Amino acid sequence: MVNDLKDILIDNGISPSYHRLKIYEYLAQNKTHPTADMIYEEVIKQIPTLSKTTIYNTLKTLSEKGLVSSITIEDNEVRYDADMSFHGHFKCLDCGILYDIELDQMSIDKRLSISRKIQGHHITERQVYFKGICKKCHK
Amino acid sequence: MVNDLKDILIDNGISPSYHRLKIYEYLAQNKTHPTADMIYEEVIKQIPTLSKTTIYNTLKTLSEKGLVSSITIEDNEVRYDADMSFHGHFKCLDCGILYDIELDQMSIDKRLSISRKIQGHHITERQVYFKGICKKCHK
DNA sequence: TATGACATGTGTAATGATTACACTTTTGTA
DNA sequence: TACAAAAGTGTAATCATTACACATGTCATA
Repeated sequence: MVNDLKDILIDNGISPSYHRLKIYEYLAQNKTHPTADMIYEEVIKQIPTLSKTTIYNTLKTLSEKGLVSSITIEDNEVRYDADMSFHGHFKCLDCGILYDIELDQMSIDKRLSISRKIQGHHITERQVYFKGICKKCHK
Repeated sequence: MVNDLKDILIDNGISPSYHRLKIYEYLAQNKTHPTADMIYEEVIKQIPTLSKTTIYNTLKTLSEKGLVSSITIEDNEVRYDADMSFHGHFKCLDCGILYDIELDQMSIDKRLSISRKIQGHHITERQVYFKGICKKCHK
């Protein structure tokens, strides 16, 4: 598993330092869409000298190379996701959990996920998100 | 025009103070998706004593009452839009302009815009956005 | 018209995620 | 072993937003 991730880093032109590998590994194994701070709090358990700047630097690198997407829904936090398949998100305004939303179920046209252009503009990134109260909190 | 907007405020349970009316008027007449700061810089020309806190308070009120939507695409800025019809946005990473995107053209299923529930969660807000380089900047 | 209570607006200070930057450590190669 | 480049660290700065205490405006009633 870890070796797979290491190869993915190498294949994408990122030298697989221990820090980068652990951060990427955490994101690949936790589908919780953590913030930079959440990642820091967890990964520091394995790397006690870890700096928060390293978290930001690494996330920026992973993001630029297309291995991780940054999800901006609220202006006061960015969430990170190692699942690069096209899907949407639902954020519960009560508990804060970010759920994945399969957009196929919404019959979203394939064009939304694959088109490189829209109204003449060149697309590099796309997001679909919802906010509200989740199933659990609604009771 | 101004009277129409005044009525809209009243109909939505917002007492139409001069400040609120001017801020709402600015948003209704400018389709530029301004930030709080941009609104402040413009409206202060008409109300020299205007405070930025009033901008934030008013935007919060308008947003809560459903007269304005706040668009979060980048984590360091929130844009505001008085056009409450369902549409997407495209942000140019070069010039920063936010374009409206008609989602009908993308054959987005009507369900995306009207459904109240998704995977059991109760939806109160939805956004579709794209990032990239716009037509003008791409040359 | 005066009074008083509540709504609205102001200005400054605090917050907090992110970034800038200078310095330190690690890595890989000769 | 030495050295240059890459990677990581820690502190300080940034900046949009929010908190909060005080000031002003509004409006109903006496």
